[in-house]
Amino acid sequence: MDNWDEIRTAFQVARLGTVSGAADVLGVHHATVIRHIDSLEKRLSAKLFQRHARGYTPTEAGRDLLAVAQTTEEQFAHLSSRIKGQGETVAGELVVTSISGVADLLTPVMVSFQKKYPGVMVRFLTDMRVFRLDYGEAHVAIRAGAGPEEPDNVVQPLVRVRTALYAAKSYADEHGLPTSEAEFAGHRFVCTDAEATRAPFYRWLRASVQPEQITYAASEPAALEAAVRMGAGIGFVMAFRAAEDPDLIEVLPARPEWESPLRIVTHVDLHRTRKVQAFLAHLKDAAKDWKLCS
Amino acid sequence: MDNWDEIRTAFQVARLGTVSGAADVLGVHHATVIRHIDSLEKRLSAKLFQRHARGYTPTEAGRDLLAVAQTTEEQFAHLSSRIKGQGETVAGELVVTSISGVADLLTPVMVSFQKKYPGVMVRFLTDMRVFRLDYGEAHVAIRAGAGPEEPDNVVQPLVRVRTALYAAKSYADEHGLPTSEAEFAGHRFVCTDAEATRAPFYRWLRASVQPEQITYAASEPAALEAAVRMGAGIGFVMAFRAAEDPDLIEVLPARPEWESPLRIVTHVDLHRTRKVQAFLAHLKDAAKDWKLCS
DNA sequence: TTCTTCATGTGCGCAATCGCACATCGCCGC
DNA sequence: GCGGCGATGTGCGATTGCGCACATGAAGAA
Repeated sequence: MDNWDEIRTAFQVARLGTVSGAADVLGVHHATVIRHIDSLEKRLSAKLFQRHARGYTPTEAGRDLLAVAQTTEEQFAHLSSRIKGQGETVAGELVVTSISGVADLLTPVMVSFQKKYPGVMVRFLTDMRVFRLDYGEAHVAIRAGAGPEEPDNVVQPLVRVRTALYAAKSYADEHGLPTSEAEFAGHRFVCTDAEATRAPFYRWLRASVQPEQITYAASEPAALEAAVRMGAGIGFVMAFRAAEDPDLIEVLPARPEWESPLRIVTHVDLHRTRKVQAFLAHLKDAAKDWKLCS
Repeated sequence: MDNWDEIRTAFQVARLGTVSGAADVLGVHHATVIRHIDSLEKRLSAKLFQRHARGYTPTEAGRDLLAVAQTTEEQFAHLSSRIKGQGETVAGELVVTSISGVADLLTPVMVSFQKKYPGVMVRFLTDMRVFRLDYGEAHVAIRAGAGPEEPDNVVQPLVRVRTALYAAKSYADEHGLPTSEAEFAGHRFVCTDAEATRAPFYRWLRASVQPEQITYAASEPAALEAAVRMGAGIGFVMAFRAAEDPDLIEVLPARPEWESPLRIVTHVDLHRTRKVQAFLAHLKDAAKDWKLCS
């Protein structure tokens, strides 16, 4: 049953009873309507209408088509208004993805956003792999550093996350603590396993210490932070997270060049929708209260 | 929401995830698919798909369309098979119309036909006005005499109904009975009110008796027959009906030139369907047992 | 009856739409 | 790393399908 337009034409003819009336409603010439009906009947090899000079009377098959197409037209009308309206309303699914390090920072934002717009279903994804916005995997992504600029993505800076060198109390008791970069010799460090990391503080760390001083490496940021807390060595921890842990001692204070900029990334097609705009406004508003740089 | 074909195209893209795949299924060029999607999105002023090199990923609106169009396609497929199949099966409505005089002759035929094909819903219409087959008002019409030959109608002879002159016993007691045409003088006759009747026996009656001898006229055949039964005068009654009434006395026996041929009339479009053919076969088979001419 | 109106049906010329070709871009495998 | 493959996207020529005009027929009104 290909060619749905012919079904639509036949529907209007069955509904109105005349070819001319259907042509008016459809905005086409009545000859077109006749051709559509002829084509449809030929393909179905069945008569849909009794033709006479006063119009077209639907046969049993035509009345059957009328009933089916009636509901179809209503379904399509509802669909159309839903789609046209959904760009204007803040409802439906909102998929946000971020690096796992800032998940607990974002979660209260997501929750309050959902409370503000009860029609929204929030999906907050944090995974090792980078979700691709151009595949429609997420509406909004929160990313760190100066990542690759993909086309069709609109990027906005969010905040700069302050990072400093910390050590656990247990590490200090065992090895002491350097008071400056010059006293690093003989100390152990925790660093990411990825050689090609773009994080500025890890690049600084690799440049500042001997390779054999890096005695603990991991690929997952959460695992690195846990290693520092447990005394595996001196390592970088985000300042706002370290502040919550009295067991961590600041070895070197945060430096501007270590700061990692958080970026909001959205796909250009979705960026203009009210739903995304509402979330971006909500997110930026919440970020004003974050004390990451103080 | 005009242009249902574009919805169908978008549906296949949403279902398969690629423009090329949808083009294959639809049997069109992939450029056409792209144009349909672009046109539809422009009219809805909303994105239905995220475009990327590996295909089209449906957005929320696209998934909504997918769900709606999925059921639509199923509905249309069912509709198509119903319409294609209904020409081959004996089911659905069967509308038969006839002159009222033979209604009780036809009714047992209709009932046995319905019992033979339980899927059939029989509508048996008898009305003063002639139902028009070309308006789709009936599948089969049983008509009397040599009516006007309408185009697109296929006409088949059914039986010849024998008609004779009868009088009620009460009329005979009061006025006596003529034994031949020559003794008609002084008798009263019952005739149709219609001047332009085509019934051969009524034309014969008007030619054979003086106008003032026709003392009772009616337009409805059943009323004429009732008038004869009640003694209003001598009149024509179908032989098979008079045989059931012992109160009626045959005045003149049936003549071949009085016989009224019953015709089966069907519209050419419906004549070929199995449902109509099955009914015609059933009707002719039943007519063989009728004793109208003996 | 005759005229008017409103419907279907058809030939013809044109335009919107389709198919083809090619360009381009990512991804996968060698 | 790089070449092939399969996807999207675009310009151009061909064709399907459209609108127009007119013929035709039936029903209702004067």
